Amino acid sequence: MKGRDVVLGLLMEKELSGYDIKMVFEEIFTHFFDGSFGMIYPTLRQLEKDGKIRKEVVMQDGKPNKKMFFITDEGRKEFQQYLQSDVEKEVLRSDFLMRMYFGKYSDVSTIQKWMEEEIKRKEADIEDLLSKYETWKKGITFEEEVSLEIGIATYTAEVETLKRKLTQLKKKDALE
Amino acid sequence: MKGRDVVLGLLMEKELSGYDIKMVFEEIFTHFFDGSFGMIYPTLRQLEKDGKIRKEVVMQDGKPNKKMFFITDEGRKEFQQYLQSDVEKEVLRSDFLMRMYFGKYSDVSTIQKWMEEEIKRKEADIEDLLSKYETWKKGITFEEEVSLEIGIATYTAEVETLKRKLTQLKKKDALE
DNA sequence: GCTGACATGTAAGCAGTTACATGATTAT
DNA sequence: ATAATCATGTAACTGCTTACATGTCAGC
Repeated sequence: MKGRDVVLGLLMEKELSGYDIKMVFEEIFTHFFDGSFGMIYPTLRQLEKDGKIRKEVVMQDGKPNKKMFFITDEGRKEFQQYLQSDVEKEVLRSDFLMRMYFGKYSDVSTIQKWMEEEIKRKEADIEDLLSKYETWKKGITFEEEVSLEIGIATYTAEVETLKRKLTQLKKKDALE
Repeated sequence: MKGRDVVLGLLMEKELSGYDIKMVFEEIFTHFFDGSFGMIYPTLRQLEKDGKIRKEVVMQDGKPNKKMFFITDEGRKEFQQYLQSDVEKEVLRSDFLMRMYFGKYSDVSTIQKWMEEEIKRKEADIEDLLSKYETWKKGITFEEEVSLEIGIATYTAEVETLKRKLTQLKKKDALE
């Protein structure tokens, strides 16, 4: 799965501008995908050159003009090909878990601070996903629901584990 | 957190060869970090050039010679600097969750297959983490325990969610 | 006049990956 | 012989990020 596949996938439903795409990345994909403007605009340009999408300039009032991109039949074909490829293994890169692994080179108060920060980050993520769930509840597809519920469940499990371990750490620290 | 920081971190404890480092990446960091030989060897070369590590060639019998790398005081300093930097937000890139989101462009049997495959992958990951837990139990540090338990808890939560949603999907499918 | 949301883009660089290339040694 | 494990490396490429650059329009 590349940025290109995701951009095509979003255009499958309706035409979007580069800016719109960035908004979707931030609102919906935050917990399992990321993409910057520096990736989006060059990708759109390349897709247009390849005949996978076409452009229409739309005048707006009250806002600057935008360039809307529509997927072509060629583009739909490419997206279907992506869906037929093997599912890639998920990639996680966690600085927090790495620091846990290297914990012996830090002191207990630092470890504790990192764990508390991670709990806060993840609790905020859970809040965010729950509010999305509430907002979309009506129109949501089964599969979108799966992606949301997995996010909520895994973050919740992480927070619970962290809170349990934090209590252990504090007990251990008080004894010494 | 870059590959460079992780390599230095591993050398904090004891000297290792490039090959040894790769083995650690595969055995211990699998679920939150990845690094190839193509990253490891150039990184070691650069670290040596920068005076952060030094090399010693070790003859082995029964095996090819290896180049062992030792961290220097300069190197320890750089690693401590990494530990003092802000914890980076974790990055997840999941092709599986993306396909869930784009589920409406696939059929139910494909979605079901993807979910079943993901359950299998994650169950294998859980088994793997549990066996590591058993193997290391005695010598494990508190922080290593945290990183293992988070892995086990989050994967378990994902598998449970997927199984629940899969049951829902099958019921829904049977009704239609 | 300035801030903030909306909007588009480029260029340089980075942190890797992928594919290739080589070779020792042991076990089958 | 030949596969498997151990071992080291390079070169080309890629898919992005970061920083920069520019501009519109609304509301305060």
